[in-house]
Amino acid sequence: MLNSRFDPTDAEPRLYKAWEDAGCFKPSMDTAAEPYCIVIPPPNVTGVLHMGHALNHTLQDVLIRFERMRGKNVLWQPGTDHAGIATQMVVERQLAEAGSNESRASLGREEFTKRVWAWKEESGGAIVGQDKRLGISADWSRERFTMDEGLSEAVKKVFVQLYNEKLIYRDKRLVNWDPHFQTAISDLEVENKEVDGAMWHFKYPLEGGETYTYVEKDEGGNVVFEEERDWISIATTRPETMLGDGAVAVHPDDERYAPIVGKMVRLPLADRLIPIIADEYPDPEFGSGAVKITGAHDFNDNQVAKRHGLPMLRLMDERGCMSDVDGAVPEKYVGMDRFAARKAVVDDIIALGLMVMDTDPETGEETPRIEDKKIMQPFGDRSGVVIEPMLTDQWFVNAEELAKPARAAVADGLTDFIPANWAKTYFNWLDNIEPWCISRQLWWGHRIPAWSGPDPERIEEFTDNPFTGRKYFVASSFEELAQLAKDFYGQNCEIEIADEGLSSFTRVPATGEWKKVRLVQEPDVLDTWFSSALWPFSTLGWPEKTEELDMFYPGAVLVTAFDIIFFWVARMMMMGLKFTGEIPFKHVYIHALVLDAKGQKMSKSKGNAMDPLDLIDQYGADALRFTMARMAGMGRNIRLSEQAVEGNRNFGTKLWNAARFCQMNECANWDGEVEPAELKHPVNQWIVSEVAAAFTEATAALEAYRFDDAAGAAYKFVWNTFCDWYLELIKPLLNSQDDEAKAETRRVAGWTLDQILKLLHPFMPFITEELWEALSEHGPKRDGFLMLQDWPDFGPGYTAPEASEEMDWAIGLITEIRSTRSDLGVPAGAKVPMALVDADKTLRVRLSRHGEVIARLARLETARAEAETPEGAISTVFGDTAVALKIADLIDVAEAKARLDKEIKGLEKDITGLDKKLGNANFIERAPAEVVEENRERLADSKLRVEKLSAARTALEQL
RNA sequence: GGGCGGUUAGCUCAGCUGGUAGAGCAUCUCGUUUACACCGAGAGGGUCAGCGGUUCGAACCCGUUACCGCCCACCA
Repeated sequence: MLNSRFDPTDAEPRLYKAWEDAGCFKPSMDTAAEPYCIVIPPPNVTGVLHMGHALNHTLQDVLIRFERMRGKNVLWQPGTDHAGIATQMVVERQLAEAGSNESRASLGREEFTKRVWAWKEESGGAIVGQDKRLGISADWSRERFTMDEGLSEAVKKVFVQLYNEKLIYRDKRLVNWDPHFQTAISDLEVENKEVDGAMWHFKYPLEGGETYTYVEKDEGGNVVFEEERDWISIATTRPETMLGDGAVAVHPDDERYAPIVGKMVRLPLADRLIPIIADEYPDPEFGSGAVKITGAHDFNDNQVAKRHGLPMLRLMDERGCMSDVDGAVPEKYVGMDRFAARKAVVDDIIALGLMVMDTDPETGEETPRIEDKKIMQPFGDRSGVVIEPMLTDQWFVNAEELAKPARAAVADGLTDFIPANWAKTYFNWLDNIEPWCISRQLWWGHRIPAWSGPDPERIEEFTDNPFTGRKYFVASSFEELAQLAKDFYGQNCEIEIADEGLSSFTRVPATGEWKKVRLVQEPDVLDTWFSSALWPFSTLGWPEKTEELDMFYPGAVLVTAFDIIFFWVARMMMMGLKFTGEIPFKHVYIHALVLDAKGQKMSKSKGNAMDPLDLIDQYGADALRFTMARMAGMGRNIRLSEQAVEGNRNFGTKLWNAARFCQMNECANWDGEVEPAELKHPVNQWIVSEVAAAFTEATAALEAYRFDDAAGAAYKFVWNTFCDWYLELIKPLLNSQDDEAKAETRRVAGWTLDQILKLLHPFMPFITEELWEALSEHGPKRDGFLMLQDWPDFGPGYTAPEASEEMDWAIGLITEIRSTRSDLGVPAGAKVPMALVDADKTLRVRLSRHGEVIARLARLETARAEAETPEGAISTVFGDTAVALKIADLIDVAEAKARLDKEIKGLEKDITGLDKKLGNANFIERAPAEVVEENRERLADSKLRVEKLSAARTALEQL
């Protein structure tokens, strides 16, 4: 016999192990079955399971378990992502905390990378174990890691091909530089935040002491200010960048500066001459209308600098400290941190008297013009430091080219976003796509398969500077690389391949013959998203032509949150189409974000993060999963509260006890089919048709990714229909002396419970599996795990309209009597006589059939049909029948009257409204006939009810 | 600035094709009747953000205003 409650802490690990040991998570590989594949968005190997994962993984598991039960050949491909920066950061932090004087720098690349691998083997992928606690049924035997051997091969192969097609190239461009991690990061990893800042106004003196008349006019063209100036005012929020200015730009229509466009100014501190240029970029209304142009440290300025061919002078090193790499930074600032340099530059400008000064109109006191201002500043989303736009050499993917088919695939409906709105976001990004910077100056990741040697065309540059004049060889293996190099330098040239250091060469000057060349591999690694972009096919064995690739690609659906549409979805589309010629998945289901109960994003720093593992400990995985599914409506975010999880745990307990009731009553599972037509008892016919309806609804909802509707339908069926009504309605049958009735009911109840377990299984795998097994004890031997049973497909034969009508009537009558009793204050324990008055033959038959259960559930002494309202009875109305209850001596008659009056009043209001509606010729004429008819019936009903209620009211008067 | 979404019961939200406004939680009343108090029965609670329009009929469609979110791009 079952205990009174389900114990998840005992059952969950036991069941999970049993499933895994039995290989339940593996695809059937049945070639006759339709393949169904989902690749998991690989969590970071450093990750711990948070609520976002819990939702994401639950929804995928619901789909996976559902489709597996539907007989498809199901693969859920799991794995983790190497997460370049995040992982490197974890290991660096550990080194720092260990206090052993070891650091990334002291260890060197090779040793450091070894340590990261060691960390990965030991503590990485903790999330996998946590996922198992959630009950997810991914095929762990196929678990992959973005840096494992096969995936690394795929990465190299893709890189080489794109390079050879010139879709990957090297370029010197402005990138977002993270001075903390000392690497380039992508636009998407930058978060713009508003912070307190200031705007300084500097005077740049005109060269040669030239002057001009600076005139400001109001809208009417009247002069409001006029001054002779030998300087131009510029405003900046980042004074330190002035050292790299290449020009001052003004708008071509700005009359104030028209006289000096084309003249030169002498850049203070740097002591260089720079021109005043006209460009559309400056906004005359903002600041002074004149903008300093720092091509190497600002994205907008960079555009201007490119248009005008201005020099772009880099001012900082990789740490964000001032540096004279391009010879622009005066010695006194070299080595200063950029923020220290900012202060120094401002101080020096003030000292030079080159601040624009404001004069206090009253005291005449002069102060430098420094405005406090909210400014938008870019921050690295991992490091949290201010990002520096920096001009560096990087590797780029021509994303624009790859985006075209990716865009078309969605536009043409090969891949659908669900909800469809997200396609707009996707298009919008692809339509404005920038070159994708894929190189990262990190050590943890896929090292770029490019080696450089001397370029004969630029051999001077090469020997002068190890960072320029290089010829790149891109290859996916050493053999291939050596061959490429020999093809280039000559077959007799000795090729040496080095991991780091400097490349070098030996060449016979007279003949130009290369004797020996040392090629050095690029130090950079690839953006983590480069390997993630290949995930849908690399995990299936690509570039090998594997059976799995053939079978499971393209995947059925990608399930993810909207925040990685750009990072990941778009890039998988690009790479999938490019390398397989097919879309990577047919649907992209975008689910909500999980927020706290107040609707705020959960975060550790806010302290409002809920830990899914805590919730699982306390309420069980099923409760958490069911909560997630029930709340996963489209479009909206999910506000998760512990209370909600508790409520769903209670639902599990309810189910458990319903099963216990079945067990007590020997309602064995029944391994046969059931159809309503074969059954004798309306209540059994009815529940079978209700089961079919619940499955039909849940199936349709799951097919449409409406998890909330599917879970809601199951919840409602189980709690309201099965527990609240069916189990109560069959109690008399189970206790009856009629063996045939008892047997049928036991079987139908057992069968229904089995169907419930299947229906709930995708959402609540543990409790359902546990019950499935427990119930086997008394019934026929179960054939394997519940999770591998067939999801039933009920055809139209499962409806039982007559039985449904009959049961609806009985349920309605019970409800009506209960409501009346409660309203009138009849003591709950009192058993009262009830009579249906004027009942027609159908109702009398129904009453005789269900009288016992009606009496039981409505606490009646007797339930009869009578010709007239018995003496001393108080009537209510159900349908068009008066229901007489002998309760006059138990209640306050005045209250009973009031109740009737209220109901009559309500009905009369309805009648007035309906009369008016039906009296409207337009309505009769234009509304569909069935709507008109419906309204007529409603009117007739209401009138009849008023009549009956009024009669009851009159009878009351006479008491 | 561009885009997307939201505003419905005290709270969180459903409401699909326009046809009598719903659920869960919370609240109140009653109740231990042999599955379940993590329970059961019953009840109260709404100007569907405002305004205008289309329509026989609008929570739903259109326009507009207000407020609240989020995303993208941003003024040096």
